[in-house]
Formats: sequence, structure tokens, C-alpha cells
Amino acid sequence: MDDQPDRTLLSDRIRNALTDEIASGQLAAGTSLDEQQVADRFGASRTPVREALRQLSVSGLVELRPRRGGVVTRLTPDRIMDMFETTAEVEAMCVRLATYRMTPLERSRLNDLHAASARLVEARDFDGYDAFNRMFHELLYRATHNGFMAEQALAIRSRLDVYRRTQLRHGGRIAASRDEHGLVLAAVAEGDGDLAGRRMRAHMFNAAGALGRYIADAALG
Amino acid sequence: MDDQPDRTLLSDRIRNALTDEIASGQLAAGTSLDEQQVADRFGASRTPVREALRQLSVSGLVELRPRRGGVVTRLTPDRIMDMFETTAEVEAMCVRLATYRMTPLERSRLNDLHAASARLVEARDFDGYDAFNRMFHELLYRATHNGFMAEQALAIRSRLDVYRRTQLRHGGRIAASRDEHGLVLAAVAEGDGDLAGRRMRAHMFNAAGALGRYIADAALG
DNA sequence: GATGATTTGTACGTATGTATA
DNA sequence: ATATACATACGTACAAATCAT
Repeated sequence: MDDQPDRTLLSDRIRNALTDEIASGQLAAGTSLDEQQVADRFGASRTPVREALRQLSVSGLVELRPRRGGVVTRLTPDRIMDMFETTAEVEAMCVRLATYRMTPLERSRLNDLHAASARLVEARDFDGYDAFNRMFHELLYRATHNGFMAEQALAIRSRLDVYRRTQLRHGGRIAASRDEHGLVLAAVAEGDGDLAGRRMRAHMFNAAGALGRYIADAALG
Repeated sequence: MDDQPDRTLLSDRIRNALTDEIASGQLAAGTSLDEQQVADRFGASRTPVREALRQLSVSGLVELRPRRGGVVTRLTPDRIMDMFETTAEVEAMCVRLATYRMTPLERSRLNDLHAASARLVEARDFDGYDAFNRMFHELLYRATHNGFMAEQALAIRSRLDVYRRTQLRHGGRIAASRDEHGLVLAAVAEGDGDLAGRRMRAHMFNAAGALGRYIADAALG
């Protein structure tokens, strides 16, 4: 039972699916998105596809040139670095505010999460750590107690997922990443938001460094 | 002559028009947007209107509930304060980076602009000062030399235009605003990005304070 | 709570603009 | 360079859901 025909809008389903495929890299940058092809793939008409593409163009995942169709946005290395820097600064901003505003419960939840992540590092569980990492940062966004800021931070961060994905697998980043989280939390514990912010920024730039050539390669590919 | 039929997309024209009307307050928060009505108003069919509305919903200006049409987003006072705080923090972040990165030319352009604004304050030219103010802040965004960050900052700031519009007209804000700009620029001149950032944040919060009850009233109305 | 009116969601047709041989 | 093929932009039609009574 419970076989009710999907209640959500077709255009929304298509948009979500495309978002995932772009963020995960299944749909590579530069791929052209023919409306009819996409429509066929989802068993829909072109109308909801067009609406989905229009929305994706606003979030910047798709580039739409009038009368010439859309392509998955191809980012230049410069642009990626700009986005990465913005993410780093925004994260720093969030953690600084979060330091002053998080509840004891939120603080303890963060510490618990961090403690639990040790096991993932030992086990070299990359996917597990990736999931933890996402939770860690999203918890910090929410701890700002500023819903709008949290949304913005998350939206910006999501757009870099495709580049962040493989990052932790390289070098000893996973262990270093966890250590840096620890430093951030220590500053948070001391109530020093500025320090927490600086450490978060450093953490983000370390991650960017680890990406290194990968970013340039992916962008040019 | 020059009667060539508009080259731009109808959906884009509609979107831009609606954006302006929402940002300027002509279309008040809570106004419901009937697709057919909007289409009639622009002499178009529902198709481009729908595409425009979908895009506006992504930028957050319109709330679209499946099968129930769209309304101009009605912001709660809390949400407006969140947005305002985010803007303030983002501006602080931008000016800090800009301090370290702006070229001598950009610095001189900013100082010139600031100097010229004195006349506007004396003349109590509110509209003129409003335009100057916009330029001043946008110049700072660009001086970060981070295109992505500048875009984000501008997008967030624009969404508050409708609330900022009347703000400068009240109290002695226009003179105070210019003085605060001066303090920011002084810190920039000294190359102290952190100080410039703190002063910018203070500047933004002073503006928010001036908004005061107005925000709550506008949001509730 | 049921029924009719209204409005949205999706499909489809056609004209126009863009790419290509 | 011109013509042909093709994809997009917009309008229209109809089904389905929401709402008003």
C-alpha cells in the first residue's frame, strides 16, 4: 500500500536529481543539457525540465544562454579558488558567532561528534569521515542561531562538494583534518570566537592546499 | 526606427521587472502572484511567468508552494534581523579582505567618492546619498578581488534594499553614516583590515538600529 | 462535506533563432 | 554564403488539484 503517485512537482524532482548529479560529478562540468534529452531521461515533457534548468541557473549550477541551451557550469580555477576562499571566510564568520551563541547542549553535541570521529580516522573510513565532516560543519552553521546565515553558508559550501569529495582521500588529510577540528573546538571551549575563526580559516585553507593540483585539473578537464 | 523586437527573453524581462517591484516595495510582502494575472500584466502567456517565478523562488524573493501558487516572501522580523546581521558580517569580511588587496587606484577612487559625498550630506540629498552609499559598498565588494564573494555580498545586500530605502531619511543618519564611512576608510588607509572590518560591522549595526521599529512594522504589515 | 469554479502542473505545437553542411 | 536541420521560446490545451460556496 501507500502507492500514492508522487505528490512532489516533476520540475522539483528533476531539479533535485540534476543538482545531485552535478554536485556529485556524475554530470561533469561542461556537459550540455539538451532539454528533450533530459526530458526523455525523466520520462517527462520539456516544460518541467525548462523550469528546473531555470532554477539551476539561478543557483549557478547551470549556465543558460538564451536560445542556445544550457551547460553544466564550467568553473575556472580562479573562480573555484574564489569560491573556496569565500567558503573559508564564511565558515570562520560562522564559527566565531557560534562560539558566542551556542548552547551548552550544542557544544556538547559537537564535542561528542568530534570524539566519535577518532574511530573513523583510525579505521581510515573515508566515507564515514566525509559524512561526519559534513555534520560537524552544518552543526556549526546552525549554532550561529542565525537561520539565514546558516542557509547561505550551506548553499555556498554545497557547490564545492564535487571538489571536496576526493580531497580527504589524499595524503594524511583525514587525520590532520580531525586535529584541526580539535583546535577549533578548543578555542570554542575557551569562548574565544576570533581564535576559533582564525583556526577554522586555517583549517579550510589546509584543505584547499590538499586539493592542490586536483582543483586545477578538474576545472580544466 | 530601431523597432527590432526585444532580443532578451520574456521570462528574463518579467523576472527583472518583478525583482525591481519587490525590492522597491511596489509589490508588498505577502502579495499573492496569480500566474494569469501577472501574465496579463506583461501581455504574455503563463509559461514565461512560471519560469520567472521559479527563478525568483530560488533567490528567495518569492515563496512557491506546490499547486498553491506564489506570494512575495513575507519576512518575519527575526528573519530580517538574521539577514541584516549576515549582511553586516559579510560586509565586514569584505572590507577586511579589501583592505589587504585593493589597488592604490581603488583606494583613491574610494576616497574620492567619500570626499564627494560631503556635498550630498550638506544638501540633505537623500536620493543622491543613497546612490553614493550603494556605490561605496559595491566598490568595496569588488576591491576584495574575489568575484564570487562580491556577487554573494551584493545578492544578500540587495534583498534588504526594501528595508534600507527609507532608513537614511530618518534621524541624523545620513551625516552619521558618512562619518562612519570615514572611520572605515581611515582603518583601510592604515592597512588595518581587522579594524576596518569591526568599524564596518558597527556601521551596519548603527544603520540597523536606525531602522529600529521600522523593520518590525514593515515585516508585520 | 460535497460540488463547482479557479488555478496550477504538464504536455504539446509552432515560430523563430542558432548551428551546420 | 545559403540552405537545411535542429533546439529553444512562447503560446495553447487539458488534466488535476485547490479553493470557495
